[in-house]
Amino acid sequence: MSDTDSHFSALRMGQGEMGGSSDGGSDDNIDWNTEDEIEIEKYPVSCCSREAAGPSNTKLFDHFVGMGFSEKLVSRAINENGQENTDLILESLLTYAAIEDSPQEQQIGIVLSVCDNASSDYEENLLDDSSDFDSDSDSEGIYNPSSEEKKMTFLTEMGYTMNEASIAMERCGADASEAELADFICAHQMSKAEDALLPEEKPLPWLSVDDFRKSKKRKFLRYDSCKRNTIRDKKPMCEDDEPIRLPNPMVGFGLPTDSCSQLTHRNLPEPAIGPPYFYYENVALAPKGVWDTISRFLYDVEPEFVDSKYFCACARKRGYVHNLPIHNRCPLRPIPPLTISEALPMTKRWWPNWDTRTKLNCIQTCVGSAKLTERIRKALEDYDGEPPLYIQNYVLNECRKWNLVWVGRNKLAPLEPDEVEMLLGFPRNHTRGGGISRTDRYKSLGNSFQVDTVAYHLSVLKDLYPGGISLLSLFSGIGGAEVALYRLGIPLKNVVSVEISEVNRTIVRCWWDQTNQKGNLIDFADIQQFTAEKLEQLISAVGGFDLVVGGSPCNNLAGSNRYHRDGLEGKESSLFYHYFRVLDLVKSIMSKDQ
DNA sequence: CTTACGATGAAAGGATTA
DNA sequence: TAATCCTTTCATCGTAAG
Repeated sequence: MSDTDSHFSALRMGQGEMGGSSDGGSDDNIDWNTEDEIEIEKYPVSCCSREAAGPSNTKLFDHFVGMGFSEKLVSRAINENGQENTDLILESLLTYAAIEDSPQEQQIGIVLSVCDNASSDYEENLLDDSSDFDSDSDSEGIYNPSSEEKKMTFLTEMGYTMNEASIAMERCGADASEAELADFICAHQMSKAEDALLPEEKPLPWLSVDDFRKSKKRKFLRYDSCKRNTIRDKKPMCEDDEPIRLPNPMVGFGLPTDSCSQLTHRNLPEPAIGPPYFYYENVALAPKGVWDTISRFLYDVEPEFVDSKYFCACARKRGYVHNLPIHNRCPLRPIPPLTISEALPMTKRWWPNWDTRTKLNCIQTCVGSAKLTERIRKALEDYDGEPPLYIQNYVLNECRKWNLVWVGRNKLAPLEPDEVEMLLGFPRNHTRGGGISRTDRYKSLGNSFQVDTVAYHLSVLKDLYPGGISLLSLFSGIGGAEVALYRLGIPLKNVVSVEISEVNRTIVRCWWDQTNQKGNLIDFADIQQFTAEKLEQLISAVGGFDLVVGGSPCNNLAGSNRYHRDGLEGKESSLFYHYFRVLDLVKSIMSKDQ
């Protein structure tokens, strides 16, 4: 591939050239351009000026700086949006950010274009600090007009119409902040268009190049009139952009079992096409708008939603965004038991016929207590045969809530850790020993991949990389991706693993050692400290990554979270942006390197 | 310090019914 | 179509006991 900058973003490296110790790719020749000729689109940077004022909220400030945005932009975004709405701040950063060329600080600028100007030269816009990039004298700039114009521009750039913007400014007064104005419009739209959200049909899981371009324009350049019947999430999503809906049944691009309904081909948006391949995972049932944002960041790739109940005996509804081929997938062998009674034969004997479950619900991080099962036992032992309906309902509700299984007469129990390991496709005792407590095992397992499901998606790599792959594994956890690849028989040449939990790192390290891996495992703790320099060093040492996998924290997305289901901007779940940051760095470095 | 336990609902989607 | 019901959900926090 020619020297291509990442479409979605561009970044400047501190070091000019990277060590050229390798060819930057794998020894296998992967043809990344099988579909179409890749056209390199060059998006110009919108004009920006620098804000002098410093942030007043250092925590918020650090948060965004930690994501990789430059301090200058963060402080400006906070100044303009206030500190309340982190969504707006982030969108501002992403929409208006500019390249900062600061070698010492290794700052990363993320560029999102607001213009579709195919003829303009990207390089022209990569201006140095000394240029009018920082200048306030740029009369065409959108940041130095009067505050009213500024707000108007801001709102229209956010995807609102001029009409909406002016109404909002009228209603909210001259000194309303952009955030307030945006909220006003949002609320207004919500109230007037509550009903019309239901798209006739789920959008196709692929987009043609033209569709993609149009959607880009729609998303970032909307000055045209507002369409009726739209609703916006908190995100400044384009109004006619249909929100992503979950498929029913949740079978992704098709299951191994029914080959007739499988999709074997899709067109990826150009910027999504690798290298590297990437694979991102998170909970399917996230708050509204979250998957739209995730998809938008990950190069507009349509997520694939799959429930692992089609791959094993327990449910696990997850969304996956990846740029892998989807033809010639094959399931991991042996096929695991698909029902509770097959997976846990001992339970069959005690399973009452009024408990009609054949699949377990999602395995979570907490398990039912001994006290609970004792209460249930006492409630049941008063009855000889079938308990009355209300008892049945009580018991069944608890069973479903806590994933209890029958282990004796009137005796229910939560799954044992080794049973969870088996259900999720890990080797027995994968998480056992080495000073790891039972609670930690449940926690780590509950946060993990379902190996068979992931392996099915990754199976296409086997033919592509017969010599093995180099893997960048972010949020590795207990190594679900590594285990999946290993069980697929794909040699692991180099694995760079980033995982915050020491317990999990220990688990992966032990597994690595005891499976006699031939490759190298290098691990890091904190993705926030995983800098561009480190990555560059690794890439030049390892020769590029073939695959970047990661499932970022779901804490603030998961339905079980009563306290901080804050969406993508939540404390832990916002680490998603680091997945994007690192992936985009890899993309950029590798494209430069070629 | 660790571990176990109970209390803490909402949001979203699907299914059913009116 | 709209209202209603039903089900599911990679969790967190404070407390008590060891």
